[in-house]
Amino acid sequence: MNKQNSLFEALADPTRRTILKLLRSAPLTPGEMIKHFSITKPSLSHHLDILKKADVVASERCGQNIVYTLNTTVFDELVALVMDIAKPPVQGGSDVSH
Amino acid sequence: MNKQNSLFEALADPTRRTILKLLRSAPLTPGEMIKHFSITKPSLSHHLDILKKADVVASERCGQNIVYTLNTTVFDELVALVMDIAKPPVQGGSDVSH
DNA sequence: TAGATAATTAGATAGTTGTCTAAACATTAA
DNA sequence: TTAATGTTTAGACAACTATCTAATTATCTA
Repeated sequence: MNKQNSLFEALADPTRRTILKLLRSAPLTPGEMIKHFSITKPSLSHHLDILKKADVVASERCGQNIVYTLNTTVFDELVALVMDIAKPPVQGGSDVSH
Repeated sequence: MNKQNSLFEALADPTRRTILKLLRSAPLTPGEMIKHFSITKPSLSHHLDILKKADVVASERCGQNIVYTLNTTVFDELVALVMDIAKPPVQGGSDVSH
């Protein structure tokens, strides 16, 4: 799947957006995150996997725990993508991507 | 569905993002849009319905045609939403929305 | 009023997604 | 090495999504 698509799809789920909001403050382990949700750990793991594949978060094992961190450059990317959709097309240029 | 969700979900599909890019230039009818896709008219109609329900586009009948226009304020909204996810939380404040 | 054109709605279907339970894997500590 | 803890993987399933064909609605024009 192309990058643009995986990013928008990663953002399309409210659980995943909440994960990002949690990670704004500090890196967290799934065990810490799960307290904020009423889903099972495997479900959380699944969402983290999607965020990871979209390059929105990164993970690193730290002993028994796995620490997830927010890839903050993703927001620059997102703003760029939004602007790309929003920007008026160049006169005479055919810049609609299919 | 909440507004935030419907907006992100509207953007999560590449066909719908292309529709928005087409509408940047000028209002269009489904009959004009369909030339840019290899899907059927009912499928396009379905995507337009989703964009409409997310308040991303508006439509108005014009004789035999229905003209779709881009609701440009949606981009301000989107940037605001992205910033909302991106912004560092207020110190001491619990602003994670579930 | 017919017939033609533009678009949507209805209904069906294959593929995808989010969720679960159960099992497996990785690390730490007794 | 065995037990406990933290996390992921595997497999199943209900709900949702994008798509299609066929039928319907709305408008225009001869």
